[in-house]
Amino acid sequence: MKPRDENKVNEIYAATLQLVKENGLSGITMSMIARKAGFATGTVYIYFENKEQLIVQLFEKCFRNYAQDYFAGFDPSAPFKVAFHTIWMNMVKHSTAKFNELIFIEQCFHSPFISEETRKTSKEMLKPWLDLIEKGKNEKLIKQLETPWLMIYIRGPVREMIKYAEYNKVKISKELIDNMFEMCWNGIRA
Amino acid sequence: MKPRDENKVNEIYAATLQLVKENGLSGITMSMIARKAGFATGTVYIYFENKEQLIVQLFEKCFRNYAQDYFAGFDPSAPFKVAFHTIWMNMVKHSTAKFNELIFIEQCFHSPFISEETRKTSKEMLKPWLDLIEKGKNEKLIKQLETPWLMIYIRGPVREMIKYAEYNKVKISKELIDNMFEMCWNGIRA
Amino acid sequence: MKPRDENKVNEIYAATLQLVKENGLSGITMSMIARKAGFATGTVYIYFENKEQLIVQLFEKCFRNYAQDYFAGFDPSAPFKVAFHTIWMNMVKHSTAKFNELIFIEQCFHSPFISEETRKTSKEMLKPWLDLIEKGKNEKLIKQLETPWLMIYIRGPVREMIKYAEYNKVKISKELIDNMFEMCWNGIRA
Amino acid sequence: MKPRDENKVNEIYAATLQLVKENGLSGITMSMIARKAGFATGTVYIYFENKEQLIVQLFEKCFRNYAQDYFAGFDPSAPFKVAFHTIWMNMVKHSTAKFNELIFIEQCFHSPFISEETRKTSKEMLKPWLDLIEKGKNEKLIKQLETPWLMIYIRGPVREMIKYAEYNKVKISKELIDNMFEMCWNGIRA
DNA sequence: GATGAATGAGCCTTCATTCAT
DNA sequence: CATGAATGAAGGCTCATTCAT
Repeated sequence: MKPRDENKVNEIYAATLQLVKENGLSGITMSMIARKAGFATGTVYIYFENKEQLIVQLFEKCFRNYAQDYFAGFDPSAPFKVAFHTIWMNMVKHSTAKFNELIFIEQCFHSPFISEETRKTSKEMLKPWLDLIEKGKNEKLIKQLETPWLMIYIRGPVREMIKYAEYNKVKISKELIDNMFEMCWNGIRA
Repeated sequence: MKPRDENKVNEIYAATLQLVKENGLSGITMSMIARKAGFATGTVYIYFENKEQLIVQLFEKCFRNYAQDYFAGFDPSAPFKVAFHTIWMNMVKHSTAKFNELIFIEQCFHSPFISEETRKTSKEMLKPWLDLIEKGKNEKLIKQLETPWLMIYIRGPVREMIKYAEYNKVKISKELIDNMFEMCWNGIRA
Repeated sequence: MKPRDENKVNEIYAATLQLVKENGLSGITMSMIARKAGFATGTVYIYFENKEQLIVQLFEKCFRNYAQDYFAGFDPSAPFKVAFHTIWMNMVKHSTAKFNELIFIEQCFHSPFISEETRKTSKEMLKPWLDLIEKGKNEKLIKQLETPWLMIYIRGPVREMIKYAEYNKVKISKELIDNMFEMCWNGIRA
Repeated sequence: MKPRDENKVNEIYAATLQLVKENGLSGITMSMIARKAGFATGTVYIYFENKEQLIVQLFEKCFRNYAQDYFAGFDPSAPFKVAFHTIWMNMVKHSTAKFNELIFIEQCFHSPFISEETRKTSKEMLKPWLDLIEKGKNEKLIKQLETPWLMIYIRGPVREMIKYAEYNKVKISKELIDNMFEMCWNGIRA
């Protein structure tokens, strides 16, 4: 007997992400996904109940990756700027390495697939990042602004930088990253 | 496909934008658009050749609005920071007032509807903004970074701020805007 | 504007009945139905929400026809044997004229389409027939057996006769009908 | 397709009959059959070439059972009424004990699975029953009607009685059977 | 022009059948 | 043999588009 090849799930995910980046959520079909992943349409239905489930589960996986990557090597007890730098760099790395996922998540947020609830629980995964910002505020190292606005202020430039680089096929240099980090820091510092 | 009754065209546009915000590009149909706009499916085809044309033309219109709004009251000969502030405020106003269009443009960028060419010509509309940044660099008022990165650095936080406010149904206070502007400025100042 | 052609519903019904007689419920597809009725597949979906609804609604219509035809010209106050003969003849006429419907109903009874409830309410339509039998029992004209068994005893031969005639392409003569009626009557008479 | 393990074949048959009774021919799939029979889908294909063969062979088996059961203990040389009673009782017993098969045969008659030929050869198995009726006619004990109509007249009430009992979960009493037999006899007697 | 019924290509999904294990 | 994952043709259904009114 041929056992259920759990690797196929990942191949389906990869195909989906690639296609969504290229064509948007509105431009993909189950047969496109199957073809890109290298098997028959019906096979996808062995691993996913239907298209919606595939999208939802991939969304959740992407969001988990996202939260996880953000906090790689993150030490909440480190000095604020060090910890902040760690997460900022993780953002850049994650967004670059998993650009497909970034785009996929963005497209999903305006789709009929993702429920309000999924959206909310997803955001809760970023709690440590929120906590860190609050710590920075408490230590008077950064502006006394409501935390979400500070988080947003950071995410915005990073996300746009990666998008620009991807769309225009530009490399992001070490120098640019340093510059960008400095700009972000100058923006929020007290 | 006779865009005579400019009024009807706008109703179709409005319905489309609303629906895309709610359901994403993947969640809209021509009949949904027609129903929301208040007439029969066939009527849409009097004003637009097909779905793609509707999307493309709306995209172009949105981008024109975008560029236009950015430069409302903009005086290139004004002192840099004044001009910069004008445009920054225009970004905020435009994104807030026409949030639907922001989302629509974003969704279109990853859709089969918008050609590479359309994307590029669209961006050219923002030339004055680019020129302004370069002027700021020449005057040594802001960082000597390649212009696109500076533009991006500004757009990012603004866009994210508006999205956050919309999704979380939060009002953006005058004070927040001032704070955000200051942060953006601190980020890019020389 | 082309108004919804309610006649199409009947054409769809007719096509379905014909196809079910020929191939059974398991042998029909929506496109077969559409083709036989003479229009495109999608058209069927203008008149029926889905396949199940089509089947269910046709079932209900057939059962209404059935009940109605049974009681054509039926006078409950007529002498028992006269009234009994009226209904018996109606059974024969209905089953012959609407053989398709007879088969369709039979197939539906063992299908996933018809709910237990529909089955039950359908049967209630035959109340007058039940009442008549009871009247006959009260008047001691027929056997003192529980009513359902008497009803069944009558329906059985009629149904089988019609089926046999249809399947073997045999005409049912006036004489045969008289003979059959007499046999049925002799069976139940007191 | 090696009907070696006759036991497994019977389990497949039993599962199929049960499912067809519950869902009709249109409501069964090969995997449903396999699951109900307690093994994997592929296993069914070891014993049957394909779905059609499974249905056809089961049909033939059911029809053989049917004919066989009808003539259990039947002595053609016995007095007519005795022999007639034997077969009539066999009908009742068979239909009750193998109600699944009755329904299955009925559904098959209107399916794409059973060929015209299979239908005909099946009927020939009932020859002794036909002969008996003719004997009764020759002996002037029953009505001088064409034999098929007499056969039908008998089968009809029996079949309907069993169906009614099954669908309404009613027990058939010894008394009812006697009554029914008497009615059938009174119907056909000369 | 406006309407919405009609069309049929194409998408999602199922399921009979095959095949690697 | 037995298994159930894999296959892909075919069915149910949708929806962009057309067309009769």
